[in-house]
Amino acid sequence: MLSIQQEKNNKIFALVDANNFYASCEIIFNPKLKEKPVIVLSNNDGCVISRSPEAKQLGIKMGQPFFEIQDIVKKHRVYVFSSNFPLYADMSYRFHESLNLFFPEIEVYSVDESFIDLSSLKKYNLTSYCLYVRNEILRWLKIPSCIGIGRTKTLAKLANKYAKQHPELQGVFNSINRETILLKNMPIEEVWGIGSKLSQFLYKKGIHTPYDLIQQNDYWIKKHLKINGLRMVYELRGISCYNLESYNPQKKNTVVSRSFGTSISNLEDLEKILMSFIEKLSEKLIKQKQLATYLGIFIKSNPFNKKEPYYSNYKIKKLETPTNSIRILYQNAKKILKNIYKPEIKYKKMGVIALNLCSIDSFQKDLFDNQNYDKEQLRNEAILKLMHYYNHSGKIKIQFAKNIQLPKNTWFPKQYHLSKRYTTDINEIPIAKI
DNA sequence: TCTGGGGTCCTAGGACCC
DNA sequence: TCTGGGGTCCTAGGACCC
Repeated sequence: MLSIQQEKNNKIFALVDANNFYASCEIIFNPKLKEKPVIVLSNNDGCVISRSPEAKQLGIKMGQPFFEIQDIVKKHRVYVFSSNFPLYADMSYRFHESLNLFFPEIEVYSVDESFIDLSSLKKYNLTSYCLYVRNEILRWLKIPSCIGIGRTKTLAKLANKYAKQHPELQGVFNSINRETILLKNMPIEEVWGIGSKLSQFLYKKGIHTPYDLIQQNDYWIKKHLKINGLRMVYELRGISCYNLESYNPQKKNTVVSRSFGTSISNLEDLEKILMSFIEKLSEKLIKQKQLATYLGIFIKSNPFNKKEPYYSNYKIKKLETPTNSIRILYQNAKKILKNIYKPEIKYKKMGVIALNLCSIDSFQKDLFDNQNYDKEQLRNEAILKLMHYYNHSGKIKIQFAKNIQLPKNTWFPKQYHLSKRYTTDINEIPIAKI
């Protein structure tokens, strides 16, 4: 039997998605960039993660390595920015807060996307209301967006992409009563849940559009696309399997990882970097009020370097007791790293992962030796405060073992094109000239 | 020369126990 | 000594998302 929970009610969902969000954020604070090619780079200035429409027209691809487009950048005077996440996070907050004013219930799905349950607004003209909202957001925040409307979240998402591809719609596509147009005209890889591997597979089977896909029988779909694939197909057929999730779910895992500016082979150097990763990880867990039950480490060499053999390894370890203590996490992390480290490899990336997180509150209730736990907790917070104070004072560095210095700063990610923190740092607020 | 980071969910194989 | 089945936990890894 296929066990899928289906929603029988006639629901209506919308997906609001900002256009080229990061690039749009940069343009807001630099009006002279309007209608110019603008791109935002990933950490390490590695590849392109956001492009203004003008940059797209120059043929710059999403995810393209920056070094490959140097010529285009120079020739067409493309404005280049390193990613400025504090700025984007703040604009993201404003974006979602604005949506909250127009709709009864929203689910913040990502930094620049929200799902909306429109079921209670059925009696209104949803298309014109969404057009109005879209234009108000543009007027207030200067952030362009598109809205897709559909009977399920998957259809709303697809309708949103359709709106993006058809400028004549002015940013809103309502797929209700027009589902066939949507399903027959969008390529299969645009469906939420179909990535590169699945779309390759489906093309080979002669399935090119969502319309082709929903003709297949359920057993074939479950066999090849697994249970989530079947849910996706139900959603494309207009049977809702996913509801709005308006609560804020607890995280299950938390990662800190970075690529190195230059590769590193030496174990001691890796351990020093590991220490700084664990510091960040512990801070994140404390902020989330969570404890890790497992700790994982991964290291990899440069996968693009054809001259050297590629090496990548990942190991996880169960912790004796759930913790967010920087001291205990580091002790375990060092052991795991030794286990997967090979001296002859030039490492390019490392990461630490806290897995199977549980909340501090529920854990403490069950714990017998609460006192010991509290001591470790207090100790940890004191250590972190000290490290934070000194490490950000710029004078000296406090770390765990003796005589540690980070390896010559060589590994620090590159950020040559950073914009200012216009909205989150008082010293960098834009000044209006009168 | 230079190719991101942080998440989720699902599956499968091996170890281990009864 | 050989031959099992079934359940659970652990671990690794793949695919997807933004």
